[in-house]
Amino acid sequence: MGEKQDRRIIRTRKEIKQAFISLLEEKSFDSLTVRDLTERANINRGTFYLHYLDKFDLLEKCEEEVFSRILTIFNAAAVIDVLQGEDIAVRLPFFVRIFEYLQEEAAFMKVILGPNGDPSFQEKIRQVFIKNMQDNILTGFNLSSLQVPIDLFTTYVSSAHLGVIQYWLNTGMKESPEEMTSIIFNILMNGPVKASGLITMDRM
Amino acid sequence: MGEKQDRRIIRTRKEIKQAFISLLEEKSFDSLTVRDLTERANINRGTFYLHYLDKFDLLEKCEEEVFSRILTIFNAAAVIDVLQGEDIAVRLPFFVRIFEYLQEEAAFMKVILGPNGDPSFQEKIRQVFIKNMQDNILTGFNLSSLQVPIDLFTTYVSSAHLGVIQYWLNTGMKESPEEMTSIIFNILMNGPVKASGLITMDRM
DNA sequence: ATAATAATCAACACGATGTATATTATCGAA
DNA sequence: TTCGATAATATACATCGTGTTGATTATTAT
Repeated sequence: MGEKQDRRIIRTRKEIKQAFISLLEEKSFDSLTVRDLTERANINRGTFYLHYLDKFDLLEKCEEEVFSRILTIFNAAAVIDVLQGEDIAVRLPFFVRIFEYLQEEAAFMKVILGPNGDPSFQEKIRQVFIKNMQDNILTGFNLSSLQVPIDLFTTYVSSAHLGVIQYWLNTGMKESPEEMTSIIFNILMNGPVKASGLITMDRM
Repeated sequence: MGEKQDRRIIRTRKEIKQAFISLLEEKSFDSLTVRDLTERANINRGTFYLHYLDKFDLLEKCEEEVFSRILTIFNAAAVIDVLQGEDIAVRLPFFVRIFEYLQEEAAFMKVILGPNGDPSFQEKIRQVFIKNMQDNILTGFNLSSLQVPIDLFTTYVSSAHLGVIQYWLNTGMKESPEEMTSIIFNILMNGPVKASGLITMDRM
């Protein structure tokens, strides 16, 4: 299941994934069958089982790919001093890169975060957002001044951000990754932050 | 499928619903079968089909019940002047009642909004929140001062609120409905509102 | 050109589905 | 309490999707 050198393997998996996305645009994951999948992909049903254990395995593999990419982006960001630079999009390069990646994988992200999507994946992504917030953003604030439980605050913000991402994907991604980053962090910095009683450490 | 006078019908449907919730706490909706359902409910498999077309129909009926109750609460609120009174929980009675109802239906709400839940239902609930915001809250503001697209603002807030509700359900509902209303609206009024450029019409 | 291997095809047992029929148990109302 | 109505049961059935197997064909990399 590891190597992908052979053209036939690459081609088959690509068509399976395309059929998968295409089907998820129409029906729920529960109600789609391996038969549906292979018919749309124009491959033999048996061929599917040469690549995946079942449809759940396919979903998992697709999600895993996205998940590890997002983790990589956030981890790369951790070594950067996020508070340097003037423009918010420059100061928060990982968020710009997240939006760029979402744009790249828009077809899959749209269905997996959509009404026929997977709520457990949604939750996993949210947890990554929360971790990133704690590691790369909240470090610049005095947490002792919080008037709201920290978990409730991170839940609020991460849910809001995920919702905005869904909105962005569903409205055709008209704003650029830089614009989205600015919008989100403008609301974050001037909004829930003050509301929750957070006080910036010093600068700005 | 309409009348429920007969005790046997009431009893059977109640046990099916209980088994449904109980199973959703363990496994995903996709992977549970009608057989699972009827075994746990201690009824004959055929009996299930006397009440529901299939497991999807069961899910739909359960969701419909919750949905109409929430709609009723918001609609009742529409006739009240939400800006009267001093305390935020008094000024926004419909949100308190929403939390009260969620508490009442906690078992089902927890699973249906959880990792094994239904994202399409989640989205429907969010749309109701948005509608309520537009009808009962944003009427008190000058929308022309918005610096962010109105849809993006309502998406942000409704997603955040739904996230907080999920958090509340999953942490054992320690805060009272009144406390939750205060927390949410404190963040809303002092947070995203200012951030988005909203200006209050006059008072406060 | 050739050896390796991916994809196809046909067939299989298995389990869940949805339906139908006859029978039993329980209900509400007189 | 009785009795007609009907909900629940037990059983059987055809259908469909699943996951696997073995033999065959087609495509690949070298």
